[in-house]
Amino acid sequence: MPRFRVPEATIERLSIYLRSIRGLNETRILPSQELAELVGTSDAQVRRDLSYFGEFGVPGQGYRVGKLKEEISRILGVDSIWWIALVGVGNLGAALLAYPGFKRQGLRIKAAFDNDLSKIGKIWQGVRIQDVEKIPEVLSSQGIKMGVIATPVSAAQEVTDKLIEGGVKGILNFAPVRILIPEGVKLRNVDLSIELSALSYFLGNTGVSGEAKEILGTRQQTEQTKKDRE
Amino acid sequence: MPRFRVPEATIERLSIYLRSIRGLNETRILPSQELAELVGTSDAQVRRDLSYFGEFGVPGQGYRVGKLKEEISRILGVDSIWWIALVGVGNLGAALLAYPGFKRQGLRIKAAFDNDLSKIGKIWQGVRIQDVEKIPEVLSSQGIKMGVIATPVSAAQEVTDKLIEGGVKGILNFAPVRILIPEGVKLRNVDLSIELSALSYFLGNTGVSGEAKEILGTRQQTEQTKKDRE
DNA sequence: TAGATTGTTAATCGATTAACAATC
DNA sequence: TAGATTGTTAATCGATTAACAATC
Repeated sequence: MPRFRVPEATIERLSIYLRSIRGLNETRILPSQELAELVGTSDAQVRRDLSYFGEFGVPGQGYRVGKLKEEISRILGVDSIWWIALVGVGNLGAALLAYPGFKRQGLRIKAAFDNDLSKIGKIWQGVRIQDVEKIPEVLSSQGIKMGVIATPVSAAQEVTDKLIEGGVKGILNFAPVRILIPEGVKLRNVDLSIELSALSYFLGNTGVSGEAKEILGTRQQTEQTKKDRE
Repeated sequence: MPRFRVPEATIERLSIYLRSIRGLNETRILPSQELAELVGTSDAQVRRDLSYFGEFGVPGQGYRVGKLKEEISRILGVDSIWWIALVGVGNLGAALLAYPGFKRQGLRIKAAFDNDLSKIGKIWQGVRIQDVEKIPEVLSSQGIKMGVIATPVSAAQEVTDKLIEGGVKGILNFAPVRILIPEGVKLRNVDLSIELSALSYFLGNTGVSGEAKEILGTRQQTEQTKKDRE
């Protein structure tokens, strides 16, 4: 359990640390400096992030990879299996059903829902698509606590309410709309056009066509320069 | 052009402001307070965000919706059309090709690439899929400056290098791996399993199965309580 | 003018970075 | 022990919030 309030950015980095050391030998001892290089941050940041949760390192040596994997997995809760409900099996939803990255983190889409009669009853990726109306009962009976929303904007709030009725405590929302949730439920949003708009901003107004196109200056920032690779 | 250094979070919020006022009457005058409520932030935050780029409001009144749309679109660069190259037309790539949210922001996938011979030459969503080997030449000749990577991890860096060779200045990466880019190129990453891992953390270790499952405490935070809706 | 809300300055809050004593 | 790196404290940096003079 954390000693102090943990920044959300720390949680995201923990996930990246885990991803980065997955392939390494369990017995290897990795200094914060090396882990930092792998993920593109500083050694101080790595130590600070880990120290929220305990003392995992060996002073003078570094962090044992096996121990690190174990501890981070435990902290994030990905050492156990998470059952997930997916709502909306359109193009994006179907892609999420097939997404191979989830399994590795103990994430399993166990129930899928849609309101399209031509889809209901079909089985995709081993998961049977059910009527959205059944969300509350299916989730309650299966104890599913996490939901993913991949519906159109128009259905997102309604579907959210059903997920919460079914006992969901965490929601990942892909619909580009603000959804409201009661206290005690955690929401994360992924909005693809916000991502691309942000890129658009950093590129300056150099898009094609359109009218007056002032260059907004060169604010491009770089994650890491190619030089660092050498 | 911005007066000071603009936080990345401000850019993301601008995009949300724009999304929120899209349906409103152009002549309506919206106080920062009301816009803040729409998007779930504070009035001070709204004014601060906008003030980086000029004085768009009318003291004593608020912000004219039409003016706001115009200015934010211009700031973000979504008043012109952005041509985008998509690399990797698997499940996720195909979903992105079909994604309806892009068009609204002036984002057009104009070229798609894959290395799968059975896909090359086919047309999906009106876009012909071409060989990844052709990325540099196609992008140069068409002047495409933005790329989306939806390939497996194993291909992500190679494909990045080709995009950059073709003159791309902004990349949205869905592959769950760190990719390296030269200075002057802007990268954003969307990692779906990081999103779900973060949810997992906030839910505490209440996933099913697995061994020792300590509850990490109740750190759940809420975007907005349901009460606010009333 | 009186009332309201902007744009901005100053204060606060929170996260990152630097530095170093403690530790293997 | 000498050398190296952790864990943490203090300093810095940056973003958010509060407050209010300027403005319509």
